[in-house]
Amino acid sequence: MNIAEKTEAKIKEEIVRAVKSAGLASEEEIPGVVLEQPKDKQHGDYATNMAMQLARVAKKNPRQIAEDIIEHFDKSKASIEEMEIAGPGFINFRMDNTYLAELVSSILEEKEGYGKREGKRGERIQVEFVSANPTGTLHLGHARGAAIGDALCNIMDAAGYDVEREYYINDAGSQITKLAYSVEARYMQALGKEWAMPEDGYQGPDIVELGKQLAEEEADKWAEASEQERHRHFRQSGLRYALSKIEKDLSDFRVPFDEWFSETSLYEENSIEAAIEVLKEKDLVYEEEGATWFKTTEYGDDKDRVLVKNDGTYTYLAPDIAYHKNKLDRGFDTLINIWGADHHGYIPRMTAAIQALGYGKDTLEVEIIQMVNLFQNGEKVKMSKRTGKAVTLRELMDEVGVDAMRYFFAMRSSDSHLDFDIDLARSESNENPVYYIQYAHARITTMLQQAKEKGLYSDEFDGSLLTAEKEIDLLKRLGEFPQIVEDAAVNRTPHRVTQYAFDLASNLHSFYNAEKVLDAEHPARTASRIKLMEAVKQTLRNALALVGVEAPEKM
RNA sequence: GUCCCAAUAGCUCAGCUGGAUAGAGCAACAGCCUUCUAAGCUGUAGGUCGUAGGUUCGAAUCCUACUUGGGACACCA
Repeated sequence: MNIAEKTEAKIKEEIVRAVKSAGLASEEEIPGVVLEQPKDKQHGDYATNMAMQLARVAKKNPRQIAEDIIEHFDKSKASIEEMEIAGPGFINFRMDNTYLAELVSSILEEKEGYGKREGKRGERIQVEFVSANPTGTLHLGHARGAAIGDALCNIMDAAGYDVEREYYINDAGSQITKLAYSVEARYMQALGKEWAMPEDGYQGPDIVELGKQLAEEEADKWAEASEQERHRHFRQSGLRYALSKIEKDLSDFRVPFDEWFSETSLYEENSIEAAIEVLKEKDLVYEEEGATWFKTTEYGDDKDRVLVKNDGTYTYLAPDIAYHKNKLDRGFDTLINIWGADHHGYIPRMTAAIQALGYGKDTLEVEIIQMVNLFQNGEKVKMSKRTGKAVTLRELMDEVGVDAMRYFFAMRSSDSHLDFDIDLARSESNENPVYYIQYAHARITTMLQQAKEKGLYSDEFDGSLLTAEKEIDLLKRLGEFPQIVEDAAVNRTPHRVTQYAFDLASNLHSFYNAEKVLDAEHPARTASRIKLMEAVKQTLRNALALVGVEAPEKM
């Protein structure tokens, strides 16, 4: 348990004890203790609504109950300096602040570990995200999914979950066949042959490039090969090419995966038939009009869905069910899928599949990522200037940098649309939250360097010297971090961490302007403040790392 | 027509699973550099939380209906 948690646990424990010894309620009647940090400093460091919650049970008015609780509360057991009743029956706690001093040394001991939960939860979570078709390049929608997915994984990992990141490669469908024919055509054209592109083939310049490359490397050896062999070859080269581009984009975007799962492997292992067989055994499959249907309506879907079309081929749903069965067979407790907003209509049928396979409907969680709108010069940019198509991850990365992109894409709740202002993301000013936060980190670095140069640096630390208002604010903010990580993980809300980094930076700048750290006349206080600065620096780094943003030493 | 998401300050958004006088940033206005990075700080102003009901000690938060915006409703992936 970290310090903030310990402190809160002590207070909660003492509240329960006080309620019991005041005879207000029996053990079972006491509701879960709600302890919150009031927004308004006037209301102290913590507050509880216990008295209001007990109003019905104890049949007394809340203020009277609050008085009883305070009377039986042992302040010394929970580092409380003062308690008071406020409003309709809140009990406000003011801490004696000595507990905050411990925080600095504990952060400096834990280093990268500060904010991370000590033990594991023993819960295995798989997060599948991005999973773009390997037929083209990643665009902005994928980029936001990647940024949020990676941040969520980092955060959940820090909060003690066992997290695995997976990319599902759709390498079996008809779009890959289309890709193969497109590569083939470009290859033939590069050899100077007349060869028409397939209808609605992939027209992008990268395929033209690939065709040329293949023609150079392999000369005309495939022009002579059998159609089947040739097709298989171009399918593979096309796939390998598209995938390697995607991998490169993602790794430059600092988004690693543990597993790249191939759809084709499901066919090779007959997993799709096996999955359908499971549904059949449960009598959830029927034939109609030459097609095979899955009774998703049994689980609340609007209509049943087709698994096998009347031409004998699978719909996308069939391999998807097999894929999710495969995931479940691997023993994950929870599957999290991160999907673009345009896929939200598939949630009911996938949830139906999960239940049909014998798992609870909460086993699958789908996080929907809303769309991104780009803005430049105050106007909405829809199309890429270069390609005339949707703006790619690569283009924006080149334009604004990874840090800005990672931060901006994760800074808003994923279920609200994101307006991405290119000018703001590039601007080196206080309006740009990324620069604002990174600047705080760089500022501290400079102070620490100067402290050493001026011989003011020492390992002495005396928390009782940190009493300025801005120092206390800063300390309290530092203490919140583990709880923020926990909340962000449990609620799947990575934007809380970006928000936190911003708030911490804000406290730092505010402190910086109000108090002087390096002061030769007060060496003891200077030394203690330096330690505080190191703790802030560490916490900023840790928070930024969770969302994939670098913390520069100098700017 | 059905379903999902959103609606909070002029703009972009938070609001921690129901709490006190709803918060930030930008924009506006007024200030702060002979001092550790002004890429910063301080202050002022700005609100019928889309509308109407309901649930209860208490609602931006939960429920219902409606309005507006976006998206989804294939034997396409």
